[in-house]
Amino acid sequence: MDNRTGHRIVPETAAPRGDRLAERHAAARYGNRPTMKDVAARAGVGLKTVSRVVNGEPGVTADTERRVQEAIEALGFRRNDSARVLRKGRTASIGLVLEDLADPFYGPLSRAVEEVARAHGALLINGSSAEDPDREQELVLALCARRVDGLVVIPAGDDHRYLEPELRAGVATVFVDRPAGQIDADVVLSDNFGGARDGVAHLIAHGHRRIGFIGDMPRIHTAAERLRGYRTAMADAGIPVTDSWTSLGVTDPQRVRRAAEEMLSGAEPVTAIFAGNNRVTVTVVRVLAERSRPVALVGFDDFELADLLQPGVTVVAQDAAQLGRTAAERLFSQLDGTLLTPERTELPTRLITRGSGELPPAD
Amino acid sequence: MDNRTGHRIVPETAAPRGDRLAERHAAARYGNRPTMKDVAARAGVGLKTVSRVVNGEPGVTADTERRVQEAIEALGFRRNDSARVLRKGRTASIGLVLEDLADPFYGPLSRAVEEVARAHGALLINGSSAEDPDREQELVLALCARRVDGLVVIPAGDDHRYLEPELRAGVATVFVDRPAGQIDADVVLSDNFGGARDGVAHLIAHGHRRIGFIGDMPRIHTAAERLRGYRTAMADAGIPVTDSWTSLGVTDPQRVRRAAEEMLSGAEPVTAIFAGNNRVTVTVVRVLAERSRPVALVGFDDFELADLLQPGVTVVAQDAAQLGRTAAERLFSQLDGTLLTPERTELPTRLITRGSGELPPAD
DNA sequence: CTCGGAGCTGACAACGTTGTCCAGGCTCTA
DNA sequence: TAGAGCCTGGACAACGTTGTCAGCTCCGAG
Repeated sequence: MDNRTGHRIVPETAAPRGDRLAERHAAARYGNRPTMKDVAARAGVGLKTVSRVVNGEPGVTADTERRVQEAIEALGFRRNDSARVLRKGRTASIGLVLEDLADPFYGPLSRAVEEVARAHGALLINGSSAEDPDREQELVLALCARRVDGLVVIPAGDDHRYLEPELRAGVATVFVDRPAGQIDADVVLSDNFGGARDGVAHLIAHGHRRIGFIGDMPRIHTAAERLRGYRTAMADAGIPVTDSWTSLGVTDPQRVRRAAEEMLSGAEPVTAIFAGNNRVTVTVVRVLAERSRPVALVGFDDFELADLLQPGVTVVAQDAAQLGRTAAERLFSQLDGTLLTPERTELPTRLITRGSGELPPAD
Repeated sequence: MDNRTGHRIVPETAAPRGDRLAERHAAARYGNRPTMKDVAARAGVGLKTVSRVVNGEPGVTADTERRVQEAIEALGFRRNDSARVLRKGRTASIGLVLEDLADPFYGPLSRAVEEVARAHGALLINGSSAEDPDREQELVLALCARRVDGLVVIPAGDDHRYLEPELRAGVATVFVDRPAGQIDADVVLSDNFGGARDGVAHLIAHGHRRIGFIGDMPRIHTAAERLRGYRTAMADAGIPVTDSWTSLGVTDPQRVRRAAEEMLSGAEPVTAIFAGNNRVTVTVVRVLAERSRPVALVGFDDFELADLLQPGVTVVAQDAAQLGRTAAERLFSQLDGTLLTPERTELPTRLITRGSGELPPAD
């Protein structure tokens, strides 16, 4: 008996019973937020009138409005958006799932998405997948459970069929940086292939023939595309590629370092390195800084201070902010109903020469 | 008559009526998500049984559970968390308001907060204030309207009395990096004063007496504290400070550049500069790189590649991730009820010597 | 003086979920 | 075999808001 009604009478009686305590606490802390009903009572008006004032709807006398405002002020009322969402269907929030906020590449991207969201009156809910497909799915579904109006996803996995019910239900979705797997969805990418190809061609144009490539796992779309760009540039120049010149799936600094050192020594040492992403580039810069023989370097992704190093680091730059902005704008186009069929948008990259990519081969 | 049921039958009839159209649109897109009722109907069970299965509550036969799971699968049902929140009171989400996600200092901080939130099963909703107090307030209140369980705020403004109703209602709140204004709240800071004092003392120990300071507006707490550290170190060493050696409120690269150039020329040029934050430091590095006469430099905040520059940049480092982690943990302590009185936590800074701060004065 | 209309206001249902409580069927024991 | 007790399932209210609709008052025109 006591057990059955325990939950209800808890706020009054002070009988902490095991894990009910936390709950009791919550009730005590959250239960007492004023609602529109409270405001209405205090202002001596109807519930709906409060709603009208809060939402700036017309049809309220100046005097009534003032009374309501005063009650709101006095009680510290804030509209409960959960209830509002439940009623209206729209949440005015969008979800962003990215790989790692601590990566400097994603800061500006995230910021750009937020700016666009803000311009459309939406809040941003975000999370990091840490490059783990399961975690990505967990996050995305959690966001869907919140009924976000739309999703911007930098995918970690390569199978997104779990999103089918959401797409059918009309959740706007845009993938960024990497394409969606197994489903037809909007996607905004950089021209990874073209950028890498041009970067490698740049090295070839400066006389290099033995060029190394250090990149991420080819299961990551961007990494695969950049590798393809490297191979294409080499093939276009008629240069056969030796296996020992390419190192894939290498991410942590230790292994990048070893990979770089290996291709710089041996029988046929490379005279130039193409680095597949900013983290690799930075590590390679460190390795090269320790060596006396100059080695040319072009990196994919720009990074701060690249120009201040000696020599400045030549990079294939992609515009992270523009990626984010484009994706977010497509998202809101979907929500407006403007955009109906999924499209693939590819943004150009830009080669920025700063010195390291223009070093001649030191044979 | 038609009017009454109009909202309901909208998906079928195609009778757009003025601004109903948008609503109709929304209804068409969002209205048709399956609910527990739908699942129950399909599985041939009661509504509450579905709820039980979805929430893993006991008291459901294996067979019934299977039938429900199949229905969920078939319909692509996802629980609507808005309704859940409305019912339960807790949202399992926390808000993070920071200054600018594109600033590399905030990436790791944000990431750390997210990790802690995740460990507690909470989602993170975030937004940038862009250093604008009004925008900060707007964001914070929007988050409160979503009924976030707690708030981590990097304040832009210096008056947070608008949060009083929320605090009273039990919204857990922690301020990071800068203290709250006009209210008594938890706050996690770096030892800005001590760090700056030690950094300047380091320069003095290496023989400098004419030391410049370039920092942000003193209305920003961190900037004021760092300035105080600079002044204290100078005073402790018995060095009178000339006005022209300190430049405040300077943020954009152009003006930092001019400020640096001014203190480096003139009758009493400085032989060393203390830079008040990472953005200033980077700009000063650029200015110094153009000069032949070596000038010592210590910067507040570490940044990537500081060690690779020539010379390496000596910095007073604060641990952004640790700030975020500490703040988030305090937040959840508040939510657990473990933590009851607001406290001020100050994290130590660390001087990292890399060369630029050990240059002797070139008189 | 009455009637119609316009402008305000409030009662009520509904949004999708969860907590409470009750009913019915089962097992187990005396 | 009857009764007690347990297990499973469902009906119902409530969370706080908004859309709908009806009622009220007040004004001016007829």
